[in-house]
Amino acid sequence: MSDDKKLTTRAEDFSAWYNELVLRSELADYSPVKGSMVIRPNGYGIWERMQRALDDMFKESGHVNAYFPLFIPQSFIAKEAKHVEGFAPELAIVTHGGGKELEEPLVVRPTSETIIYHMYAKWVQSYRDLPILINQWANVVRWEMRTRLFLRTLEFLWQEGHTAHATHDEAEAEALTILGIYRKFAEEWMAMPVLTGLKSDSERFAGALRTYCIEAMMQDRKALQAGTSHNLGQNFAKAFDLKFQTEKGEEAFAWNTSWGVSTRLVGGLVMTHGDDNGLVTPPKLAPIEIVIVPIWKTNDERPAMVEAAMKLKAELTGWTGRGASDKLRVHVDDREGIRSGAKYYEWELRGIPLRLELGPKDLEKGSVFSARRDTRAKAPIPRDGVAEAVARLLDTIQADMFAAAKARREAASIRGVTSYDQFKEIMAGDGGFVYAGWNGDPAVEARVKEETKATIRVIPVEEFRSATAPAKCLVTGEPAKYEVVWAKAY
RNA sequence: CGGGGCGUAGCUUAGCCCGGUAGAGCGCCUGCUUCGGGAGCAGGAGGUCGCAGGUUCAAAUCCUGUCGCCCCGACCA
Repeated sequence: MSDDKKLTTRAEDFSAWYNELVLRSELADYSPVKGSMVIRPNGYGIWERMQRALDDMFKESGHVNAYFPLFIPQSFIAKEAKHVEGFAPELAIVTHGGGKELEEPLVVRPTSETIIYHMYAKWVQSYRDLPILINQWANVVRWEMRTRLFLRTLEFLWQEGHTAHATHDEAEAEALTILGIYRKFAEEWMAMPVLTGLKSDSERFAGALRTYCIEAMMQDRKALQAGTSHNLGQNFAKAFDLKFQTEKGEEAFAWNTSWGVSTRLVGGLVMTHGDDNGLVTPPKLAPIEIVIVPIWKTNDERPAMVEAAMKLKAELTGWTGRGASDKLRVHVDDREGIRSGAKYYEWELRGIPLRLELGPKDLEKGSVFSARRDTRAKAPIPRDGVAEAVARLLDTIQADMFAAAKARREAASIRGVTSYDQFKEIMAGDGGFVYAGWNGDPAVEARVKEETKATIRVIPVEEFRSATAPAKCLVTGEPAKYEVVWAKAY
């Protein structure tokens, strides 16, 4: 029972806590290439469930999947002025292939707008060819200077949707539809509350007209951009000659959107829900929802207890109360030679939402003993009707995790800040989401960033705005154009 | 790219100042006893001390160079 078995606590050093948790719960490991990482089965399992949930929502809303190549001609990136400006510094470029220098270097995609709209231009002639609603699951490479497991790595996995529409309004509606999907996913699957709204000009995607985002708060009161949805206007259509003939026979450029979320979400999940004992996974995203630990005192007892555990597992996985395609995900830990206490710690580190203990006493009493990961509350559950009770408990855990995360965010949200001095004090101290007025001037934003490291995370949609709108700009005292949310960000 | 730290067994590290047979804890393997919150005992496997030079009778230790990684900052999903 030495201290090296315990994680560094969040209060001691949040950053060290995060790194230790990711490594020790085997979500990921450092790879031999600086800044890139291996996503291990525990982490990939969560990503797979994220993918499935999102993919279902994309398909339900009329999108289809496709795959575009990893390599993009270097000249493509340069075709949209803002885009090249934004991405040039972080490109990985292939100059040689097959032992020869290439005539034109190939960029390893940092994002796929350019190659995709190049292809769309070939595919679209008429308004009848629109809209195109394509998503792809892919890896991208951005040569970041400072990396962090899941949050920022040289290569990461994501989905990127790219759509083309006949009108601005259609594209705008699409961008907002996706924003809604991202929000729903964050809240209902990740149990992670998010603010939705618009990015300021300086935080906007390189080449976009408008960038919408979902913005989450981590337990250290810093913000995490969890997903973005861009209305690209006609910027890329013009750069790639993506034109079509309208109903009236006129030639027009298409309107595009692009949107993405990445494996960064796994990091967001860790920092939203994790505690000093390790990961806490929301049940809906947990590859294993329930771990059964059979308990025995002597070797004589072992076969009977393992058998009872297997029977319990069969009953749980055979239950169809959640629908035939959504069985309870159950694992039995019947390893010998490891004490049950050690198993508890291990499964808690890994964030399994619910543990069921089954020992001779429980058999006798006709119950199983449950331990929630989120609250660590323990209670017996009657063996009769156990599947339904457990499923209900998992729903409760999912809902409670969301409520707890939301309560944390609200506790760290400060509204009605009108003095810049007070703002600086907050940012120098605990930080948090500060709601305040802004005159809309990028220079003000730049100054605040310089002086406090805080940036405008989001210009929130009405739902998240304060009851009374701030009248004045936090910094200049001029009339406020928007209420914005300031925070330090990952 | 600036600042800081670190490279010794799978992991965490002691030893380095002051050169002289490389040690511990965890983990791993075997056996016995254990088993309702991180087990105990006994035995065992595992190391070109990041790499390359140099100094020396002798280098993990001193010197020079080099590579890598982590953390903090500037830049970013």
